[in-house]
Amino acid sequence: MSDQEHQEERYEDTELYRIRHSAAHIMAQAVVELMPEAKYTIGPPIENGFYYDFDLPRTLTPEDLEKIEKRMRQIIAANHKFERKVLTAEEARQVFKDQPYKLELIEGLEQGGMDEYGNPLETKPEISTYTHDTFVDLCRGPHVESTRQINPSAVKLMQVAGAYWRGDEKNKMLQRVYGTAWKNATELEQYLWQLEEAKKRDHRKLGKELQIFTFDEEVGPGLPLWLPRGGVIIDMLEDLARELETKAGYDRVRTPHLTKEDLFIRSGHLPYYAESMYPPMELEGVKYYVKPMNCPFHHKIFASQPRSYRDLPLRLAEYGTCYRYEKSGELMGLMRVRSMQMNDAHIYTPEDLFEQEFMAVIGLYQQYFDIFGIDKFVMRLSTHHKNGLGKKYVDNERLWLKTEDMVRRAMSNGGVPYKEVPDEAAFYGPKIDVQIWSAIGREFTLATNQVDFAVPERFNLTFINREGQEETPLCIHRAPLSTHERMIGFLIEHYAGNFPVWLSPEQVRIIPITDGQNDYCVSLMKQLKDLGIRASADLGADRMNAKIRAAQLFKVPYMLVVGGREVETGVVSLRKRDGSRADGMPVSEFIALVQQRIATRSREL
RNA sequence: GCCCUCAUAGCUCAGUCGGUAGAGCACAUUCUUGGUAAGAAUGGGGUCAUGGGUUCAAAUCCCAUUGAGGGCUCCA
Repeated sequence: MSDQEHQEERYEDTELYRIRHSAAHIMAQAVVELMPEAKYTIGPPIENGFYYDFDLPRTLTPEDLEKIEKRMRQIIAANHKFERKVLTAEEARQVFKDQPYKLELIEGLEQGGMDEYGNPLETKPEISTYTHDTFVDLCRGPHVESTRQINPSAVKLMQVAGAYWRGDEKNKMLQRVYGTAWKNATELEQYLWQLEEAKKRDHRKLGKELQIFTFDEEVGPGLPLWLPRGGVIIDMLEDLARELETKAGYDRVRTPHLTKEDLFIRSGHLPYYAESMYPPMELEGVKYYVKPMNCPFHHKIFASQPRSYRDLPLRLAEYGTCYRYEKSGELMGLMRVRSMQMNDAHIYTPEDLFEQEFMAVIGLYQQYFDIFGIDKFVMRLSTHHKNGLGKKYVDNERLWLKTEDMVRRAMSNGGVPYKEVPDEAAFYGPKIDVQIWSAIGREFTLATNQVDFAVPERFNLTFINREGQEETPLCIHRAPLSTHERMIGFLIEHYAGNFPVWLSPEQVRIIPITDGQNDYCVSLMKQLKDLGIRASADLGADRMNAKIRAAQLFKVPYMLVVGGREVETGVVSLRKRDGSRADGMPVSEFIALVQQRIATRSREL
């Protein structure tokens, strides 16, 4: 994996990077010209474009963006050179004496401590500026040599957004202008076209069109309502999970949505994560909380009887519904919601079986990914950071290091490629997220897998080991199918609404050519339904062509067109969602086809 | 939570300069009985998100609230 990375040119070294970086400077010049009081901060290239953050006396309007963009083209056309200059901190302070944010950056550079985001740097950097036309910016580069190397018809400003100075919500909110820049107009158009295509596949749009879920203002933000078609998809996912988990030795349990405060004090959720929980309700002087996680309940089930090493690993699984108070601005379709049903399980294992159990979970992920046709994924191992001990993280550095090491060892022994992300662990242990991408390039963190060395102890969970002594088990939290919400949001985009047959809410739609075949269609539908196939018959007043179109738009995998000929000979004319046709197919043959697709959870039509 | 943008029929959207609403699809009825992505006619359907304000007059202008979207922050 690392070999590949070295072969690919780093983004920082590409021409596009220099173009975008330079476009950001040019944009800053245009903004400063428009509002001379502007304080400018940082403006890096990003994936597909660039941004620049400003502190401005007033809000930028869409009309301002047009003006800025126009002015940018003029600056580009004037062909100004980008000139680099190295200077001392004192000189730099002189140049940027009216730019408080730049002064703060210089401070950081001078101490050799911080980059523009306030993160520590390893080596003390040089202080340099880049100047083009009238605009001087504190910048390490690199840039194009002159503005003409930017294609003015391949640059476009996209939107204004808020962003905190140095990404810290305690700091001032700045105005961030996003732009995109490419080598030529064709590339820009291609990019804009991709954005349009992405919108068509967006799960929020398709979810509404295909009647999978809805939100209602009166129910509340982030609280999805699953429509009957969504309900079918949920049932199918649960069947799948039940099937594979049963084979893998899981036991299914069920737990309440509510619990007394005491449970979450013991688990550590209240001290660490009260902010993300719905506030308590008080009954007879006792506080109750709706659960943000299922684990404390499972721990109690573990504790409900004495455990022997012979009982372990104990794997408790539940599709438990949790509630988390996500901040209002963080909600997004099905991807970030406030009520979610998790494909949850907790595996209690002695330390010596950890690696085996951990790898079994990874194996389960891979089985799911095969079924859904997910071939690109990255395992991210999130570890703790010393500074967070006792705050974000349980204060036991020895166990942190030990567990993180166990996970690393398990993954490298098992040949699982992963990348490490420091300081993003769960409060009770290292976390392994599986990151995947939907067909429209949206990044999803779906599956998650956490190793908990802390909470079992808080719950006094023990088992009697071979030596007859009490021992505390490790707990693996895992959710390969994530939550129904996020998983189905992903699947909608992954399949663009064209669900494989086994997942399709409606598998077969029977379409009569005239109403003379209605009775036959109804009995055919009943026959299919009796076999557990999700079939419907469209007996409306529309013409056959319109019915086919409707079924097609609804992305029903199989349409059975039935006219006089079919009724007489007991066959159907099969039209698949992809437009292919098989006329004169015996009903039994069609049934065999559907049943095969369903039984094997085939991705084929 | 913060910044910006948006909210008109079930859906997608139009509505000019402030003069109390329109289209297509969907739905219902009727005609049509048809061979693989829209047959036709007629009809019903809107306190223009909610609450205030300005005005002779508000979908339109202003304020607040609610919800959504794009970001930031956060994401057990």
